[in-house]
Amino acid sequence: MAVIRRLPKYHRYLGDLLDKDIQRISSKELSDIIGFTASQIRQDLNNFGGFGQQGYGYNVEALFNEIGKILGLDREYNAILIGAGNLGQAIANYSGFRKAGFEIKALFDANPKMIGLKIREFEILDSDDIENFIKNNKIDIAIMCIPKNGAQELANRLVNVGIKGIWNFAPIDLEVPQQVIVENVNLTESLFTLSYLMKEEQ
Amino acid sequence: MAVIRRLPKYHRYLGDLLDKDIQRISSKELSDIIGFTASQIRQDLNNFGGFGQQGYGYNVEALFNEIGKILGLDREYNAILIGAGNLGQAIANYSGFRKAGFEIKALFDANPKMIGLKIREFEILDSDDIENFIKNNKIDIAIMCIPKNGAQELANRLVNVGIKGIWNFAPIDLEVPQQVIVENVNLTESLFTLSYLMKEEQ
DNA sequence: TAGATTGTTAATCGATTAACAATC
DNA sequence: TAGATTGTTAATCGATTAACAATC
Repeated sequence: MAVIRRLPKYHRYLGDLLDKDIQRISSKELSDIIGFTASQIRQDLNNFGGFGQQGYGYNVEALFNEIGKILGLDREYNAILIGAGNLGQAIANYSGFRKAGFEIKALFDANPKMIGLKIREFEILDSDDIENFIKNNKIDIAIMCIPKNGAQELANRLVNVGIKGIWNFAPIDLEVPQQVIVENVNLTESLFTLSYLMKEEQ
Repeated sequence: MAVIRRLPKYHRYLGDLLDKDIQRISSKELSDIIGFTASQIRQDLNNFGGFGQQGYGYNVEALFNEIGKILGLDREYNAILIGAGNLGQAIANYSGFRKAGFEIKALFDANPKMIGLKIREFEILDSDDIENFIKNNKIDIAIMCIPKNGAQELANRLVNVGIKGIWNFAPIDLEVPQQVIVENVNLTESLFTLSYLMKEEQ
């Protein structure tokens, strides 16, 4: 799991190198820019395959693509976003996710004042229609940008119609069957960690 | 560091227990709701002090307060937020941070179209004025909600006027002197991890 | 007092780093 | 071929779990 959390970072740095037209890189060079030890980089990559070549290093483009595949970025994902507040809109508006293959197909909100409003190309739909939409549109991922209250109930509904993954921004640990993947983004926990580390500095 | 990342979660669960007027809890009971082993909970807490009592367990309120202190939540922090787009506005509008002692004192943006607009109680200020504002308002934390481009330059400016902590939402690893604390929130890395784990399930 | 539960030590497990033979 | 650098094994380090004496 520690390795997995590093994979997106490898992917990002390799993408940067690709943008700079750099074609090969050694674990030592990558270590200098990414900050992990060269040994760890070689170990990490070798968990998934022998992508390098002795005496040469790694081909940047090939490695970028391999890591993309490992991360599951070689396919497209259909997503819906529930909770069209500021945070939800920020995520819906961010073009980077679509470029990476994650397409938000609809926005939902429970607030009658929000329903019908247009955000980018999307009209905000009624949360009551989530189940039907998921069934009819092959939705893989639900992005939950709602408050803590009601989050577990919503998760239950999503699970019931066969959602495979939940990207959860609500500050609660959702209980779902083990085959459903939940990835949490907890901003409060992140901020509190910052606060702890700032204290340590004194 | 592994322990530190768990502290905010202890804090959150203890807050929930407090809301339910639960006064005492054993490591075993906490284990059942939080999902860490009872042994790990006792180890974690003992890193910071003997907060429990044999035969009784832990006093929920006392432990909540102790962990709050450890996290540095027993004081107030002044923050500014740079980049008043959707994400920036979402963070500025979230009342939970203020309740925890993190007060956003001003919003900044580099886009002339944004400058002068009102978000909640705040008028969006010109990014050029960041340095003066930090100096005159005892700002501890800068929240960076800007794109990758320009993020390092902004960080340099913040460091130059003595910022102590940066909560960074830009998808880049900032280089700062070691006494400056950076906490990153990288949404793309989180999403890619979800995608990886969904693939694993197949 | 007896029962419960911590604090803490020891054992285990997993992750990181070091080292180097293999090989391009 | 010689030099460079990987893949991989072994050593180290740190984190988690188990066990139990201390004690409320």
